[in-house]
Amino acid sequence: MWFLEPILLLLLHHGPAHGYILIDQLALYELPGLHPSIVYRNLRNMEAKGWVTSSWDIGGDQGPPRRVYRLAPLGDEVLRAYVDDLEKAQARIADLVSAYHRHIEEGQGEYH
Amino acid sequence: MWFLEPILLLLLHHGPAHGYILIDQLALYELPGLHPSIVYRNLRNMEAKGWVTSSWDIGGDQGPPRRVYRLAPLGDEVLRAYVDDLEKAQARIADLVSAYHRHIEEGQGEYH
DNA sequence: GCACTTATATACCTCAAGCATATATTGACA
DNA sequence: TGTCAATATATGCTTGAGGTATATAAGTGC
Repeated sequence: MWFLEPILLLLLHHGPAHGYILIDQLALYELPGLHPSIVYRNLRNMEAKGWVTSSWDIGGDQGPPRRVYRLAPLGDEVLRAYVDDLEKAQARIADLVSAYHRHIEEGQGEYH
Repeated sequence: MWFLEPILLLLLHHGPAHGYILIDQLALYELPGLHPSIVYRNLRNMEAKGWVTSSWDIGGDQGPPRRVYRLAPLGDEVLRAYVDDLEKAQARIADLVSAYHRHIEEGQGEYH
């Protein structure tokens, strides 16, 4: 999931949230069906790297206590770097896609 | 390297080539410094999956025989599917990037 | 024959994805 | 009050790919 970490950082850039909410919101970025354990593990890893911090939300309505994640200053920088990289990746993808279509139109495919 | 396979397929869509040439051409797509063994292993994997075929080029100028890779029909389909996926990925990246910039301009960051 | 260059392949380690499963807490309900 | 379901998070295990170093093969020139 080369796309998971930047999305999580972006969602947390919006404000603190706990894992379950983040998992729901991932669907908005066309990352559905992602197993919860993957998201939780990524969040813990991001905390270990100092990108986010977490604390227990004890006043829970129902269910067990929830861990609330917040963006750390380092995570803010990482997010910015991610956005830069993604913009470059976008340009590379555009190159590849247009090269492919150009080549198809010129009828030069079929090199089998 | 989520980007390596589609690039290799695209380069082979251009015509047959052996690994060493492909490694050089990868630099054009901003994938420099990639260790040759990674490219060779990917090519063998792609052959195992039936995306490309290979044969020995024995009339070599100097050095050992070179393996020439050709795009297989299946690889042609895979490339098309890759291009579709990359176009979708492009849209997702655009969403994320614009959401980030919008959020920054609204001055709503700094949720530490 | 020895070193050098070219070209490809293998060995080994680490790490993350993917999947299943475990754990903890609360509410509902008989 | 004991049990079941729902909520929320965490862990174990297997597989596969990336990264680095190193090995192998073949020709050239001295």
